[in-house]
Amino acid sequence: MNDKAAYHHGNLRKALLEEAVTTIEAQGVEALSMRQLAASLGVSHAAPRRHFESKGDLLSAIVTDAYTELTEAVFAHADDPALSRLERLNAMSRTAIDWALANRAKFQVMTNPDVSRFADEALKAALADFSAVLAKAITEARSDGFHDDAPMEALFPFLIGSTVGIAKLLTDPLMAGALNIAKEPQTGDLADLIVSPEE
Amino acid sequence: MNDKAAYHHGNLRKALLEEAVTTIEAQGVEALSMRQLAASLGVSHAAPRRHFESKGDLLSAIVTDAYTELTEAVFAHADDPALSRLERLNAMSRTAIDWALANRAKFQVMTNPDVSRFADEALKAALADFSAVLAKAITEARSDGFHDDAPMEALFPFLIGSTVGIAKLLTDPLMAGALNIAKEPQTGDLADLIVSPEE
DNA sequence: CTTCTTATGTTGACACTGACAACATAAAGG
DNA sequence: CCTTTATGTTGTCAGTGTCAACATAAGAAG
Repeated sequence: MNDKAAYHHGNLRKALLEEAVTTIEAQGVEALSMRQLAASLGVSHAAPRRHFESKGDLLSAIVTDAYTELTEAVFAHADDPALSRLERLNAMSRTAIDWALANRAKFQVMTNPDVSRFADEALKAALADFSAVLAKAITEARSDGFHDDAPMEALFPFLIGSTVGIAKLLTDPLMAGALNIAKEPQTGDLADLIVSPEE
Repeated sequence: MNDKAAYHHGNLRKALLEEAVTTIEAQGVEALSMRQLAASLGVSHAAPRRHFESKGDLLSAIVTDAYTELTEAVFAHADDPALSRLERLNAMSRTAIDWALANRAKFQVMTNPDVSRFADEALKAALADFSAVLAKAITEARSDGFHDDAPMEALFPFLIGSTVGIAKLLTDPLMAGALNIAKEPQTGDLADLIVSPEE
């Protein structure tokens, strides 16, 4: 549903999303300006409004796409028959961290509180999908010994929170710098601390 | 160094910081406007500039103060003789999560990537202090069995990342909502998952 | 092909913002 | 008292997000 291949400019919607991510990567979310975005695509300042009603809308769309990508990447390990249930959950956590490191700008927008505030329905749906994939994996791993003594309602925030937080730590230049994370740790080691792959 | 008790308005700097936190709590960081801030304190639009050179400066100051407060709260458990080393680290993690829940607006600004980008020296110093307190506690706990098989450079990001991420999850309305964290888990249970208090 | 409709892009405007410079006044210190 | 410094004000500027009115291209219908 994303390819309205034909319109005056080529495919402005897609171009806007890509250019926005590029800008954010270089200058941060706050520096993103709809007018500059339009200008750098050679289009008038109000053209983006045909595709995104507001700046928040554009950011929401970026995050929705990002969650879809992330869900896909993580889901690839959800049913791997070569892995135990614990190893699957471990792989999912590591994959999520790796994805964040490879897509810093998108991840940065995902964790931006101001975007959360204006989330639209599409974003909430994408997040719900992501959540469902993990909930299943956690439940399965739990029955194989993943903190089976801890209450279930704590397990979910722990797994997602740890994964998100570690990714945030590694991608935030201030934290990574000031906290003296000189040598970037192996993501495998980090995932092992969240979910030990052995029983 | 924070109490320049006498000036025209009373203590504008402090008033600005407090009013800013209040506004952020209600409307988010993006909605914060220097001019509105000035207006709501009954002061001309350029008055804040005598105390904060830019909007980023004000946010930086909020975060610096916040880290100082957080460090103090966490540090209270660093040498508690009634606790084992593992229990201390556990208490520090739980305290940090509790602090974030009790100071949502400040925590939100702390984890805002745009603030990180413009961090000044005072902020970096505050973060370094925070980091030092934790590094010591982690090293001690490790020698008492806290993941002593994992590489040290992974342990640090794991502990801070998990704590920050869980706090973020619980304080972000979008994540907490869409991830179906219906019943807020006990922070104690969460801290136990990060650092088991028993050997 | 012609005509109608819709999708997309443009122009112009508005209120608002952060930032700066020039000026004004209060406070403090000699 | 006078001078200096800290603090606040007024005026201005370029830039922003958003909206409404207009223009044009694309596609569908006849």
